[in-house]
Amino acid sequence: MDHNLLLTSIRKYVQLDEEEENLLVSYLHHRRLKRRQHLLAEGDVCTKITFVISGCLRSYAIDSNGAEHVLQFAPSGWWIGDMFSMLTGEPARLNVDALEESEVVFILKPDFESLTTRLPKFAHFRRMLAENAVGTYQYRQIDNLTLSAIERYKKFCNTYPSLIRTLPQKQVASYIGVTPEFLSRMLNNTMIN
Amino acid sequence: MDHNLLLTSIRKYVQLDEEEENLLVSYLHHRRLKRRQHLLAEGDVCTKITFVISGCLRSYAIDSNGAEHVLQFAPSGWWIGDMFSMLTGEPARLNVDALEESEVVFILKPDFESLTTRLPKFAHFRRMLAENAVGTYQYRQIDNLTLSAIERYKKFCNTYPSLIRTLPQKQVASYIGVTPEFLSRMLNNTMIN
DNA sequence: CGCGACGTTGATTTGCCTCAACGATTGTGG
DNA sequence: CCACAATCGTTGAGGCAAATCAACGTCGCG
Repeated sequence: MDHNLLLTSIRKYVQLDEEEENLLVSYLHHRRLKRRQHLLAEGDVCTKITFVISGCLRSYAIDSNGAEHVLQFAPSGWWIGDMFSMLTGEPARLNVDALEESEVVFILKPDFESLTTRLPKFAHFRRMLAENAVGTYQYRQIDNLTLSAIERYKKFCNTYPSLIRTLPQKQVASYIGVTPEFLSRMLNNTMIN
Repeated sequence: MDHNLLLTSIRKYVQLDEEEENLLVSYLHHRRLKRRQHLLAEGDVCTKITFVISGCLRSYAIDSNGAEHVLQFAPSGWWIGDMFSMLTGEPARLNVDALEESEVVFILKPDFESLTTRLPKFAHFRRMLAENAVGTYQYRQIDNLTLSAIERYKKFCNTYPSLIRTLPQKQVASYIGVTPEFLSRMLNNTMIN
């Protein structure tokens, strides 16, 4: 099976022995997604946490005009889900879907919880993941408050160079919080420097 | 001493026995802050995590024009710090200071780590705190992408009703990402509804 | 009292959006 | 294999939300 990416990803934080890794793997569900296929829809309760093996997913929300706004991209090796919904059991505000043909594994919430209580090392891993995410979201929030659209775009390019080559401009525009038209203009006019 | 607020706050998540609580308390540092006094300055490494007993702190960043942008308010009962800097040891991008006369306790990073390894229940608490924060930041990011300035203000009022009465308008404006002038206009003109 | 922080209001500017049209590319079904 | 639809990036014209700059009144405080 293709759980190697997940296991090596976890090994960067904690060393599970073989038995523990087997327990973890026994909880995994495998799934293929086609382009535009949804893994979570706004209004549903988020009952799983997903790890991307290949392809690329995104989480996004829809505003009152029907426009999509991307919160996060999850290329291979990343986790994705609606954390608030999963913690509280309330309906999700986020949608999660695939931007291209993708392969994911996911763990259902009850299994995730029992893994956490049975394997202290997994609990540790989970904490590291969450605290890292807090740091990242704090800084992203700051970027959005302090940087102009062009600067946000440049920062995105520096932070996720591989995504720039794969993603449609439209999606990047949505992530940095501008319209596709405006990003296009920025790249053609203003970027002469 | 005044560690009761901290202890009751932790008890909402995990039940520490007396010995464990004593260990925790033995790591606490107590400090009073005057208005405008800093607990962390951009460029320094964040070496502690702070819990607010009374008063109100904030974290903020400064943009290239010298303008301040508030990331978070921390009234009594809240935690505050620069998570990314604390995790990585890199210089902080955030400043933390007191908006009014305040009283805080903090735990130094090494003590925080040893508490976490020695008390599994504390590790659990720490994880809950982080995962909650992730959920909150995800939704705040979505709010900033999908809501207009007026809507963000109303949401702030609903979410933090007590802060509205205490904070200068200026600080709220900075938090929701508009200038003080524009917030003032919104409240006087547009708010006729 | 005088100074600094705050809120307000006016005039002007600007960064970004909206709407609309068009060409290029991709994918898809007949 | 071609025709058509869908998606995407681009460009233009016009509009609006929010910023900027500046001036002024008020309040609390050293």
